[in-house]
Amino acid sequence: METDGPTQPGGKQRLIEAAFRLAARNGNSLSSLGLRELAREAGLNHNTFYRHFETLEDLGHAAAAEVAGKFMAAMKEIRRNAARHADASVGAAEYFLDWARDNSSVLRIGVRELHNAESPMRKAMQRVIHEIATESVDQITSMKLVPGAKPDALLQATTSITYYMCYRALDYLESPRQRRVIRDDLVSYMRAQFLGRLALQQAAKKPFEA
Amino acid sequence: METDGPTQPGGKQRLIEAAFRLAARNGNSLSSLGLRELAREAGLNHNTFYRHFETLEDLGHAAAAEVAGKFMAAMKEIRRNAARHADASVGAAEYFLDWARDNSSVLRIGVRELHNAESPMRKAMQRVIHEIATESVDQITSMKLVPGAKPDALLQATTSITYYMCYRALDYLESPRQRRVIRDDLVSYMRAQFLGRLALQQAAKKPFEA
DNA sequence: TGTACATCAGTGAACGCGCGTTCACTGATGTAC
DNA sequence: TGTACATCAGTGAACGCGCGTTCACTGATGTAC
Repeated sequence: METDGPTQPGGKQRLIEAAFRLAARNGNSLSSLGLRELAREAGLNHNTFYRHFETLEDLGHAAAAEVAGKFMAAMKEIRRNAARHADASVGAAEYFLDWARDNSSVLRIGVRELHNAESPMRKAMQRVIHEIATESVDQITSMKLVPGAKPDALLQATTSITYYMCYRALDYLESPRQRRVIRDDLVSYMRAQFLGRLALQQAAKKPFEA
Repeated sequence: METDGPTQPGGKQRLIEAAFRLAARNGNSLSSLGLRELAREAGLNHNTFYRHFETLEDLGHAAAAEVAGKFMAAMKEIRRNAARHADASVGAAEYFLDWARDNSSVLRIGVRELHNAESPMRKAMQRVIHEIATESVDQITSMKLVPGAKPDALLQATTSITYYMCYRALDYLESPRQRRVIRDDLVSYMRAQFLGRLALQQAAKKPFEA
């Protein structure tokens, strides 16, 4: 029975967190982790695994759900903070990179599984990115941050920006000395996307002008 | 001793190709493949592995070099073909996606290892993408495809385009029914990048105008 | 309030299996003289 | 041209080890009466 107090996590949670640590540390995909390896990392007897999960794939699904949830929650928070920043693009880049630094395992796993066709997490992460992009469009529209842009064009922009932020965050974790460069690169990528999608939209409207 | 005739590949090459097939098929990273598993897939005795490689990591480096070479060669060919196309963006998208379809293992492995911090292939693939982006800038400049763009702005555009083409090609392989949508998405991404980087460059020149 | 029972996380021994590695061997090809 | 030797890809048996899985068990907590 779960309590809502500050008790230490139960076996199930400890196994999921062990999976995050192992997958992020050794660069293996979630599906290549071993049952005994996981239990060892979680400080449990290897058979305790069976008390919480039927199979390793089962744990994979649970981990996918948790990673997806963490991304969604983080992005909601980041968007909220960025809106209060003088420049929303700079704010989004900075808050996202801060989150990436504090949640490097989750980021690394999410991004890696995003490119693994056989991973149960790929579809979950694709959905997450689509949701994040859609919510970003809503915010941009209601705050009138990119006046004149159609929702379609904005969604294409926010989708590619969301992916790009994740990818560059990996470099951010890996190369501490490049952090300022990466932050600035993220900001100019966002601006170029919005300007480019706007320009493309206007070019489509009057295709026979200069 | 190697001959240049159309003989069937030697054990070394067969092991590397077995690694491509297994890694692409099961979605595992190269580093998680087993020695006996590889030899079995290659149709060799498991000990033959040791005749060609010292360790599994050794094979990983050889595979990385081969993947990198295939990407570079493919891109050179794609750029050459795209230049003869009426619209270079459309040509690049189509030839790249054709290559992806015919070399799905190489693409899948290259893209997956690109996000694996511990993989010897990550650095190789990053170099490859940087080279491809640089050569694309040269071509765009000499063909005057984006007049007025500075080399820096072009390199940022071609870099993100190269990444984006690889990512979208994964979707292209996975969702045959979305192929036309993905092709068009690639083309509009390219145009939005060039337009956006140009607009950003002009905005930087005269930052206090409307 | 006390007692009997059910539930459930966690434990430890034992199993068969595939793994990486070592070793001694074969058989073909190339080379020295 | 022939002979002896070196090189090298490939083979098959044997090893110790960690794996996933099964089984019987413990001990704490909750519940029925």
